Amino acid sequence: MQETTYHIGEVASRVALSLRTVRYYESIGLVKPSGRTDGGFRLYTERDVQRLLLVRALKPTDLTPEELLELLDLRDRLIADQDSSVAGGAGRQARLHELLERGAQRIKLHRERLVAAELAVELIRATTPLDAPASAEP
Amino acid sequence: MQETTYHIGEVASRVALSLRTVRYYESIGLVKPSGRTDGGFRLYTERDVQRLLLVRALKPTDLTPEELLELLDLRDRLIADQDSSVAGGAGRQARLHELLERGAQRIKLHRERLVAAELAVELIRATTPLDAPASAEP
DNA sequence: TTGCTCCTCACGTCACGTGAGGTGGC
DNA sequence: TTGCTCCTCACGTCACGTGAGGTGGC
Repeated sequence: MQETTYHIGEVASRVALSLRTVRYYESIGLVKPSGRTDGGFRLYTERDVQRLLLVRALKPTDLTPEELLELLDLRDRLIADQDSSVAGGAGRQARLHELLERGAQRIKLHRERLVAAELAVELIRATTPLDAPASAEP
Repeated sequence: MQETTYHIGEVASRVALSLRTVRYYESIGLVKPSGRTDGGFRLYTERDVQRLLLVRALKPTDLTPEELLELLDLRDRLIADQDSSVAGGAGRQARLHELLERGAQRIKLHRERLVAAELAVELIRATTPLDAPASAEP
C-alpha cells in the first residue's frame, strides 16, 4: 500500500505558505519531506503536511526553531510511546509541557500587544474629528 | 519657558525600545528628535516620546513606515486644524480613517492567528499524555 | 577629571523574497 | 513533445543586534 504524497506546490498552497518558506523550514530542520523523486522533487506525506500546519500555527509562540523542533519531536515520541503503551518518559512530558507553557506565555504577551494596538487605534479615532458631524451651519 | 527634553537613553527606557530601534525609527523618518545638543546628542520632547509610544503601539497594524508616517502626520494636522477651528480637511479625515481601518483589519488577522496558536497548544496538550495521572500501580 | 552616556560607522542575523539558469513529471 | 512545476544557487531586504572607536554632559 503506497502512501499518497504531494509535491511542494500543492503542499504550499494547502498550508498557505510560500514555496520559499516551506523550503526554509526544511533547511532549519523543522519539516523535512518524507522523500524525493528520482529527479529530486520533494515528496510530502499527509503527516508532513500536518507537521507544517502545526509549525505555522505555533509561530506566535516565538519558540526558537530548536525549541519548536524539540516540541514536535517530543510530541511524536510521546504519542508513539502512548500507542505502544511504553509510557516511558515522565521527563519528556514535563519538558513538553514546559515548552508549551513558554509558548502560551508568549501568546498572552502578543494578545496584550494587540489590545494596546486596538486602544491606540480607538484613541486616534476618538481624538481626531470623527466622520464630519452633519454641518451645523445652514 | 524652556521645554523639558530627554536624552535617548531615558526615552528608550521609558518607551521600552532599544536605543537602536529608536535610532532606526528616526532613520526611516518615523520619529525625529526635536533637537540636538551642540555635541550632537539627540533631544526628545514629551511630544516626541508620545509619538514613539504611538508608533510602538501601532506596530501590530503592519502599516508600512510610509503609511504609519502618513497616519501620524494626518493626525497631527487634524488636531492642529481642530484647535484653530480651521476644520479644513474632509479628505484628510477620510484618508486617516482608511488607514486606521486597514490597521484594524490587520489586528483582527493577528488575533485570529493567536486563536489558532492557542488551539494548537491545547490540541497538543490534549493529544499528549497529560500530567502523569496519579500512578495506578501500588 | 573621571565615568557614564551618547555618537556614527559598519558588519551580522533572521526569515524569508526574488530572479537566474536549468531540468523533471504527467 | 510541450508546458508547467520543481530544482539549486545566490543576491536582496527588512528590522534591527552588536561591537568598534571616539567624544559629549553633568
